[in-house]
Amino acid sequence: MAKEIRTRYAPSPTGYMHIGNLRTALYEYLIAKAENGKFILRIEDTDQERYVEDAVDVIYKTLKMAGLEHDEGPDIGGNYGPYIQSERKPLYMEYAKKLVELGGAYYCFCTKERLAKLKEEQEAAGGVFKYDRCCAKLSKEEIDQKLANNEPFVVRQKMPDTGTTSFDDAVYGTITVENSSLDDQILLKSDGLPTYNFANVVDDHLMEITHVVRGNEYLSSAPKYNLLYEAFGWDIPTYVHVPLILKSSGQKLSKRSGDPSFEDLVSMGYLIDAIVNYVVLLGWSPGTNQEIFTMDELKQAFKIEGISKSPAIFDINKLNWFNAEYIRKMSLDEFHEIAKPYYEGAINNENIDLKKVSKILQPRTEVLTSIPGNVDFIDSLPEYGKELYVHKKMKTTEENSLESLKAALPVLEGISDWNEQVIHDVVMDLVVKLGIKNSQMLWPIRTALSGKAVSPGGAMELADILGKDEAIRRVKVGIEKLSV
RNA sequence: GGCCCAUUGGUCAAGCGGUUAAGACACCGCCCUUUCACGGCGGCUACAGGGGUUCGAAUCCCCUAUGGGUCACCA
Repeated sequence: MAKEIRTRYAPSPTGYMHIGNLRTALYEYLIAKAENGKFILRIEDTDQERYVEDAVDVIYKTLKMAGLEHDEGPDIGGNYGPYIQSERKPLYMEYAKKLVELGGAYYCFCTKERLAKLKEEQEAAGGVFKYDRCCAKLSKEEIDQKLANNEPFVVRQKMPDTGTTSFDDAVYGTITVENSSLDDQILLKSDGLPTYNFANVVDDHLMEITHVVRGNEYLSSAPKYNLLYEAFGWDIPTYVHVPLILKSSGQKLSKRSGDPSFEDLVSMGYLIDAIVNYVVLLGWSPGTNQEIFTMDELKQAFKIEGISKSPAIFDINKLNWFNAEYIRKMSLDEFHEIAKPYYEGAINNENIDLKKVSKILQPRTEVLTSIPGNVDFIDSLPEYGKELYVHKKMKTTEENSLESLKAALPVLEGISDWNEQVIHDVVMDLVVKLGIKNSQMLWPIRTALSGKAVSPGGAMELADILGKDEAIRRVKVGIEKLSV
């Protein structure tokens, strides 16, 4: 039997979830779930300076919102805990020491000042910083002496001087680098906490992670990981590097430059399912023409081979389309539920049947936040000019619009059972009687009722929603305007 | 700058040596229609450039260009 697939989402607690993070988590989740494997949450909080209070809760919340429920994690436990790196501190020290014994690393007592000076010198000479291995030359006695004196130290990875290192990536293939280009990077910081590079390797191994999914920005540091795994004699997981998500200018998406996070998109009126569906397709293709996927369908369809190598640009237009698709797929009741909050403050008239409003809005709504602006005319008739009545294609002029409204007024007033069907029948009868085009009657009424050039729904629908008294009042307003 | 990666229409993308180079979004037009939407039909644009390899290259190799990533006691 094949080994159980275990993937992990390992965010650092910065307080929000980027779109890229969301996608990484999604891919990790899908890779695991496609094979009935486990999806693990691990918090990478080794950078104490960056730590943001409550950020961990945000992670739990967003993961849950997105439907990516983890099987193991700080909040729910598991057999491979603790799942918060700061709580694993002793472990890293232990493995760092072990690595030193194995010859894959060494203690370094260089001060930050010395390093800064070294860096300055090297850069002045036109090069890039590379540790000069000063401490690699220390004798066993010197090291023991310094350790005994409690001198602060870091542990650095010992890179081979010559040759090359290769690693295999599930999407990028085999990648080879010159060992001489590798720096003796720090694995354990002087505060005793590991760097990302070290913590990852140790934790992924200890937690028996089988597939490491991460952004393409780590591609060039992957060889260092392999060297670490090899030094420990551990099995190397499958690497899955995913292409970056960029904004339309071609830059990396970032919170700092105002690009929306997952939660921002939700508050901007996008549905979670639509966001997830859109994001999964940024950098991955099922190989078929299917675009709308449920999470279950994704679990079936997702294949690592479908992941693209080139970066994808986040296109809000396409997200809008997905959102509209998801809205249209809903039942009227479902749509009404999510639309309700957007009516608050926008429609204060309690006589309005909001369900009817939802009905005309559902096929026309792309983003929920556009709702208030589309229903603003319901509470109060906007100020408008009579030129709105003139519409070439509808064959309406100010004159015939006035006639239509005048003719419609008594007919509408005569309706006792005010509902869409009756209004429709009565008005259409009138149209036939007058021998004019439908549009010559309906356009003026719609205009009078909405006071806008564009409205959701037409004359009958609006008349029904507004109610008899208000509809008639607005028709009268129209007549007055056109009579001037 | 060194190293690594990428490059099919405005965007997402299929394509794995022989295709009229899919599909979707956006855009444009037409139809439906009481506006706008929805829906239907159609159009528009693409293999970065140059060399090879091959009977044949979007597909394989090399070079160039462009874009991106990475070079921290950040992740």
